[in-house]
Amino acid sequence: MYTLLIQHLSKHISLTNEEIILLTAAFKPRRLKKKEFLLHQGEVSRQETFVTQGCLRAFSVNDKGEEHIAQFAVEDWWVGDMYSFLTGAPSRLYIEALEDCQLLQIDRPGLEDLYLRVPKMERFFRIIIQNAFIASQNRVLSAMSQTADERYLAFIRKYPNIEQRVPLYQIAAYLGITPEFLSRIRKKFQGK
Amino acid sequence: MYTLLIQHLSKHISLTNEEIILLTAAFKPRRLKKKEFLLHQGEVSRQETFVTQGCLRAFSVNDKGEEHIAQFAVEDWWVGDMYSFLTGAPSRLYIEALEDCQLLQIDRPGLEDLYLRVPKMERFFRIIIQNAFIASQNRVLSAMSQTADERYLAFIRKYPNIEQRVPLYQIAAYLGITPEFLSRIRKKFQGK
DNA sequence: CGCGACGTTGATTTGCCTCAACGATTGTGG
DNA sequence: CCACAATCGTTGAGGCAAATCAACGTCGCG
Repeated sequence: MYTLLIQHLSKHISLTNEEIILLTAAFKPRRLKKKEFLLHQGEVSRQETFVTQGCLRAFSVNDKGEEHIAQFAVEDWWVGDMYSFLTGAPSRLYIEALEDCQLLQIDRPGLEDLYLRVPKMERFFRIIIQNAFIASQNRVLSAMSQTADERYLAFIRKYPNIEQRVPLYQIAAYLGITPEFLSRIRKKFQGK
Repeated sequence: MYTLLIQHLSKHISLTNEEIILLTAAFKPRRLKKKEFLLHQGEVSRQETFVTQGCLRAFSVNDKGEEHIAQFAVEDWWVGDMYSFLTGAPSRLYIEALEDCQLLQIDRPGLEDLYLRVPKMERFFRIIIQNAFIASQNRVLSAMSQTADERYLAFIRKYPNIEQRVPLYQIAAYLGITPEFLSRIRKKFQGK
């Protein structure tokens, strides 16, 4: 249960056994069933969440009622509205389980306490925030300068196997195109 | 020269006179002439920059040779490749002056030193990073879910008066459309 | 079995691009 | 200070990428 998290952290920082014990105490396990919500738009996000099993989507609904998917999260990814978590502002995202999920969560006091006991975690979360920022910048560029075909191919490279787990119309909502059009693109590329 | 920076900081954190003195010592003034570059793609960004006068653009060039503008920066804004600055990775951006500029800059050692002497600056820069992240997320949504008309109207609300300072084709590169098409949009909305 | 959720396909429309030509400004060197 | 060249913005015609609307097929599931 915690081993995936420890492996994940170890990619960026090195941990002693003692620190691993502190870490496992700081993160609380949680289960979520398919179609349950981790967060609703307008709520304040009180936890950051690491996914150890399952798949979720973070999406917003604009004033025209259209859903746009900010992020898919599968095993070994983080999910949450970081801005809301850090500032206490109401979240602009919904986060919903697309499969039954196993999660590990830490809340704000838990994180502050962890920073005191394992200071290198500050470094880790700064890296996470930076990566989220970069990923977002890259998506701006890709949305502006690539065709739907190119974005689709980049998507299946970034999220391999996710096509088998997530319905097509959700992927379309991530790519910013209609399900019909994604269906045609997929047909064109089937068998690569 | 420094008063704009102090006013800017004071919006987020409160400063004593002593801290203001430390701050003005930490930031170094710099001038840049129109068409000069603050940063080239591939370089490591060694400074974060606050604009006290003038206007710049941060843009990237993709493999098709197209320019895309990540950000305009005018008085009272920050500009730089934060990712490169924080990680030491080569920058993916060019930053170029669109007018003669007056800037205030701080480098990495200067910032670390400032954090020690004025710890509340940590809080300030965390807020700046978060805001940059949020702005980027909003641009993803707007690029995916809005028409060019809507993005144009949102743009002139976000950057009032900038139309008088920046050529149309640069604004088109920011919005992700062709100059010709922006010209038609503008015609449609002239006189609001 | 029958219903709802999901994916596909066709016909049509529209938002935006491309290419090309032409004014209006700006600026620069002689 | 003028002449000429860049630079920039506008306009028109035509084309393509992607949306829309509508119909139908298929599967999983209560």
